Amino acid sequence: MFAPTLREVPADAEIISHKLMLRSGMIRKVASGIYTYLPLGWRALNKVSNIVREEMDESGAQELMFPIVQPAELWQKSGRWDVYGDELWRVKDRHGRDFCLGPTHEEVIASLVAGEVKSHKQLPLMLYQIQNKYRDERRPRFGLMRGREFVMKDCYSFDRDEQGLDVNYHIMYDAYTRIFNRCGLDFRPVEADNGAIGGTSSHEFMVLADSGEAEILHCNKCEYAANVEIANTGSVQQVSEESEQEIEKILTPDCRTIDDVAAFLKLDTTKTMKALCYTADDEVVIVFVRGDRRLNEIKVQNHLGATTFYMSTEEELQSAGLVQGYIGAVDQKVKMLLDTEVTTGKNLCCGANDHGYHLINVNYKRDFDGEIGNFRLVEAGEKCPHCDGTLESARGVEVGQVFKLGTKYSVSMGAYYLDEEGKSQPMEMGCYGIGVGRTLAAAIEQNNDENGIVWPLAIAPYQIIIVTVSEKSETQVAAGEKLYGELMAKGYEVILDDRHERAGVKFKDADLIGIPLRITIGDKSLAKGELEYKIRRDGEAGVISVDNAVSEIDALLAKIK
RNA sequence: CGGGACGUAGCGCAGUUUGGUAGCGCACCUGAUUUGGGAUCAGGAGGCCGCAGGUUCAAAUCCUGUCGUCCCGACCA
Repeated sequence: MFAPTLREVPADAEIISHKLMLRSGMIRKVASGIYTYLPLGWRALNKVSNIVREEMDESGAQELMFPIVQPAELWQKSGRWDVYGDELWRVKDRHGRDFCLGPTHEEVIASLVAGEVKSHKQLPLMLYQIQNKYRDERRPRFGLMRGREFVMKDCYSFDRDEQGLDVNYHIMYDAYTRIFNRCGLDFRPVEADNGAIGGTSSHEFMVLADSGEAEILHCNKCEYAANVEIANTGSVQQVSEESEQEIEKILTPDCRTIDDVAAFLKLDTTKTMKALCYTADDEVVIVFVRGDRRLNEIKVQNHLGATTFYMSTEEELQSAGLVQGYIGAVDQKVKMLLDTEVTTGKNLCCGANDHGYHLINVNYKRDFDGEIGNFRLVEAGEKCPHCDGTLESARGVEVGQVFKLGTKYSVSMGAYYLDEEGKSQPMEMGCYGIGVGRTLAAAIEQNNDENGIVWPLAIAPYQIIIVTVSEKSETQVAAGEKLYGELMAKGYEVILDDRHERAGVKFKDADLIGIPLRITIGDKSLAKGELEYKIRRDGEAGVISVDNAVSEIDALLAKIK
């Protein structure tokens, strides 16, 4: 067996799942964000894949396999060749023709279905694959959590109408719930942004873990949970009853930040407005949020419907006539977006559009106007948008996401069908992804102790490990091989640790690689006709009889489940 | 991409300040003694000190460049 375990942790691993996968000999790094799965890792990965496969098949989806290498034409047709950015891993063939390594497969599948499906009688249709994806991440991180090459299950649904899409969306939502339950994960579906993939509705499945890259807000009373990127609040902003004061221009030297300004003017930061400038599809816009709040870029981008979106450069600010650090809302010629809170507050402070000066007692409508919206990040402690509960914050690993795509790709790729009246209609698409390797890593994040991995039985690379205390004992060796054969014949996945190592080494490795049930064969108990067992998760230990070993192991495994 | 750090044996590290021809622990090989939670002793093998230039009698060490890796941020369907 090729399972090179490590006593020490490689220096470049930061989070527990990455450390344990390296130490247990599951993975090795080949390049940043690119990993080899060794036999133990590959087995565990396939356990997850097979659970996913079973639930997809059960849901009526059919498995197929798309190529990794995709021609640029497909991506040009959908428009994403130019939009996707540097993350799209572009390659050229020997003739100089453009291709990419698939980061996702909407184009390929929509193109396939466009060519093959012509009638409403062929719908609905759900197709999926489990395959490598490529995204040239700026910063790969945390082992399998964010790689540049990773295994993903992606499923796509095609329906005649929104009602059909809705049905399949819920079928997939339920399948995902079963999948992550079967993998033994503590997870939560949350409302999510649709991002650049487009579409109308989306949920992410988040495995709760401190190492998670995503922040979610969830209600302490009801089921509401959302990615902070799109989270809303029920906290109502009453228009302040304060009477409007006369506007004043004040010299504020060396006040570069909101805190500087607030301190200098002896104002609360809630009485200030901050201006953040973005370039959206080549137009500079200013977004104002209350000084103490954080801007939510995704909400702004979605509001604008912008394809390209980034914080404006200094040159762009200058050519738009904006004075960095002193941008104000009064007499502003550049397009302004106003977060609700800057329209409900009274007598606020903002920049004076003049270097070194701020305005105080600025008021919405009287002094400035603009497009109003919800542009800030909601924070923990605010009210739930659905009930009177309070939002709490948690971190999560996004292991899956379900999207309603609508007709975006069917239209661009030409996936139309003829309805009963012979009328051409674009198909309603949904797409449903699961990061298989990430799910595995997330499972380790949630299932480990100081000795190593503690696999949930369903995704353990092996269910049982048999350890002989001494390979010099012929009776132990014989008993071990006999039990191994019997368990294998029953269909169990078993390791027989017959290395000529001391018992301590074998026990440590068994714990490290996290096998749920350990059977120890030693002379003392063997003489009494007994084998010892130990359950990895809770450490429960005891003996079973040699004669009834297999049936007693059956019972133990049933209990571990 | 901005900021920070690091590349010396399979892994973890020291050595770089002050240039003198590479070391420790674990792992690996041989032997002996051991053998129920990562044994002990003895003997060994293993290094283009990331790479390329430069300075110097002499470079792991100084200089320049370059590649790679990690962390924070930004970014991310």
